[in-house]
Amino acid sequence: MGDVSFTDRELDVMAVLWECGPSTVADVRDRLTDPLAYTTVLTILRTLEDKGHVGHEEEGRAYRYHALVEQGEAQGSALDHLTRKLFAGSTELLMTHLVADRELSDDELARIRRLLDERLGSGGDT
Amino acid sequence: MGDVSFTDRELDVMAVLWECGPSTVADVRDRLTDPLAYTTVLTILRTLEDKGHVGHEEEGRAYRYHALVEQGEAQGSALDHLTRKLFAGSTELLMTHLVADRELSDDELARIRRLLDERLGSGGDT
DNA sequence: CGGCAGCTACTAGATTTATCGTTGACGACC
DNA sequence: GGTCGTCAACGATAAATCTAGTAGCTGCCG
Repeated sequence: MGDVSFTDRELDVMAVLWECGPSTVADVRDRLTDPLAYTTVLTILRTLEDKGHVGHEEEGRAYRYHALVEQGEAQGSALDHLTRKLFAGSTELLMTHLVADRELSDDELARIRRLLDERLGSGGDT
Repeated sequence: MGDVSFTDRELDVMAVLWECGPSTVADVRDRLTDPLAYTTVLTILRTLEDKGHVGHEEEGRAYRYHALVEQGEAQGSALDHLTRKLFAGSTELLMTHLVADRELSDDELARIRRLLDERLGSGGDT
């Protein structure tokens, strides 16, 4: 349950690995929206590997990198951090903010409520 | 609607200003959980002032610093960022993650559901 | 009046982040 | 065999961050 945290750029790269699966440096570079030099991408990948967040295997001449942490873990970690830093540790406050200030369609709101219903077991609403 | 983003340390300081209101450097320093040198706190405050996130007024020979951005704005901005970077821009995904993975008491879940209900106007649940 | 205490301004170093250029290895291709 | 493109390694630079020391001002206590 180590603390997984990423810089913005690192997240861009991780996003590719999560979405596209194991990829070579060139693959990642192609998928990034910002145009970065090959070496830049490689450096980021190496940094991530140093930190233990990705691994690689040789494939022919190239390396194929893969994520070692799951996206869900990163999401949870980031939410944890945010909750502590900006919402006084209260997940409820955070959700309140989301529900109150966000533009959410009725559909989305309804789906989320259904989720809550399931979580609550049944109408224990009194 | 400028993009308000803070470093971790800056957030620690902003948290004090938001919670305690306008404060002197010494005030902030006392409230911080991590023990930082007086000058360190001052430097952070000055950085924040450079960025336009806080302002100050002279008070005797000291300065009293106050937040220029509201906490809600910072919260929204951070959530925005997180949503884009880690949840593919989907607030719904984020909330799903929260509801599914978090330890939330039934009470909290119920309160959030009530909020959703209000937001939905009425039982448009079909 | 003299010095201490508290304050801000200025400066500075260490670390992290972000981005690349260059280099040398290695195959592919002519 | 020589040239060219691709690849990882290494090193380099610039900016941001984090932390703090020193200097200089000012008012208060004795």
